Amino acid sequence: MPASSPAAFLPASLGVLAPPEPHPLPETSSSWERPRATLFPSGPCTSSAEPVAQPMGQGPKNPCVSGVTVQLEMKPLWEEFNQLGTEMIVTKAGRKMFPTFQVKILGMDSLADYALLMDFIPLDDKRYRYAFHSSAWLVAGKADPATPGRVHFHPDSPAKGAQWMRQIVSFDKLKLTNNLLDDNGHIILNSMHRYQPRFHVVFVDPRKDSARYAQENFKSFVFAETQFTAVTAYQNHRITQLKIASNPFAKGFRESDLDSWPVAPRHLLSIPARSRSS
Amino acid sequence: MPASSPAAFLPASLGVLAPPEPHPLPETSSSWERPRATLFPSGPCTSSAEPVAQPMGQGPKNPCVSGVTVQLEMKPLWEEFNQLGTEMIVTKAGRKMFPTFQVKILGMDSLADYALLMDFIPLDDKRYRYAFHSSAWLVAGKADPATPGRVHFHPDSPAKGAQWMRQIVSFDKLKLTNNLLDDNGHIILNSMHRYQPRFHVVFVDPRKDSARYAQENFKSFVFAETQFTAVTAYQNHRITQLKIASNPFAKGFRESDLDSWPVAPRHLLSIPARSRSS
DNA sequence: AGTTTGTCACCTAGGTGGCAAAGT
DNA sequence: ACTTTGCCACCTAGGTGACAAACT
Repeated sequence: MPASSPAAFLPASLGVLAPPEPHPLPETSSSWERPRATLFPSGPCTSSAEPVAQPMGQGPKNPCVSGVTVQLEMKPLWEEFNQLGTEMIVTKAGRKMFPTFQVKILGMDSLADYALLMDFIPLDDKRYRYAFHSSAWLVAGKADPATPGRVHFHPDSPAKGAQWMRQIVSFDKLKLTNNLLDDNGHIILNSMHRYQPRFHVVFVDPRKDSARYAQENFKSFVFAETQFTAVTAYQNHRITQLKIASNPFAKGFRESDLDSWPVAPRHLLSIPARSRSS
Repeated sequence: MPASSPAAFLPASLGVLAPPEPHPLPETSSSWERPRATLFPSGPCTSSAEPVAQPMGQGPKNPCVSGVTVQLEMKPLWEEFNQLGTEMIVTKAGRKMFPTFQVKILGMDSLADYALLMDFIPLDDKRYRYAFHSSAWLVAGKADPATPGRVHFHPDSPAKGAQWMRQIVSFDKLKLTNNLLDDNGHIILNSMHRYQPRFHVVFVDPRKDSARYAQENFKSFVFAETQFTAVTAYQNHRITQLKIASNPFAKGFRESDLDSWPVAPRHLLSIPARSRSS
């Protein structure tokens, strides 16, 4: 199943997932849009306890989800970023997150079906800008109109609990975009705004009237250390350096430790022109 | 779900898939081994009719599978290879097939669950060798002991009929190996032997005693134009040339049409030595 | 002035057949 | 004599931040 495709196997189980919105969502109608119902309890995002994440305060749960616990992978790396103020690039085509959101899951019913998904909620209703001279984020006004509230289903959804618990679950297909008209099912965010990723475990209820139990059949998890500011270009140079140091795909930008070679900027060392075909 | 992992969702539904074996399988016990039961009708592989594949002669079927039909994609390419005598490389690490086995599926129940899988049966009990002077395959004796009869589940299995029918189903994760001790769930074949790929559609029966209906819940398809000889190195030079001409990953071996440049063998034109790190 | 976009060099990751060497 | 193996150059495919130009 492709990521973020309409979840035919989840009959309206997710209407309950709509987050507290600082202001109303714009009206759109893509198939990735999140339903508007706001039955979910509002309030600030709970920080996770150690070493296992704490679910958000929620009502009575189906035994298939009530015992589920989740551990964030690469937690030390996330904390290192969070300490500097994590930034995530958003592009028109969609950009992967780094670090990738990955979790280890415990306590599922091995034989039951679950869908796993993520969404992103605004951490506040502010717009920010970065003051380079003071190396600090400043409030730059009220938030821009909220983006369409999409969700990203893990592409392996639905699958048995045994399958999800077998190994680390990685949301490495998830991409972030600032394109409000995005057609690829990517998560749409406002640049220069702060967000909190959320992780949801949904029990796929085999009962005919499963929609009635939607509220009881899912459990949500929030890791405060994964919050970030969406940007179109990195603002904090220390974030850039940590990305380069820790992301294998950015290895090309690493200096060979103390060696000051190459001396000239890389673009002056290589062939400058390239024929523009088609 | 990873390719070829044990199909927990298919309670013994596949014991019926064991093919007619020219001689007994060696006793092994990998989790990818195919059960030995040979309830399946024996006989030569049926050639497919046009334009939709013909299933193998089988007994009464569950309505969920009885109406399923399958079209082979890239049929002209398969036929071009088959005319020359298709060869598929097998390696210790596992090699993808080219062309890739891809099908378009019709007639599933949109709301029912299906698993799709492939296996490979010996076309005869012979071993072959290639006579370069006459450019022909010759019988070189009786077949080597049969390899463990593994199956390859399409990694998206199980999924709804609607999902499978939405677009072309591609078995591009399937790999062939000649390593009898393979640990990666790849399909094990004997080099210099001829094989016939088979494609199976299995309805995932929700009934508790689904094992009793296994025989009725699947439908198998054979495309004669996809048969091939397993090899560790290409024998027929025309097969090599057709692979190079049609596989994008072999583009590096294409000559620029009539241009005779480069004049020297490529390994003489490039830097000969390479530092062997670690 | 601040933010966004498009292009680029430079990586990771992995699929090709060629080829020399090893194996049988 | 025939077959297999391991390594290699050369691709495809796509994920990085840098940077100049464009946008607002």
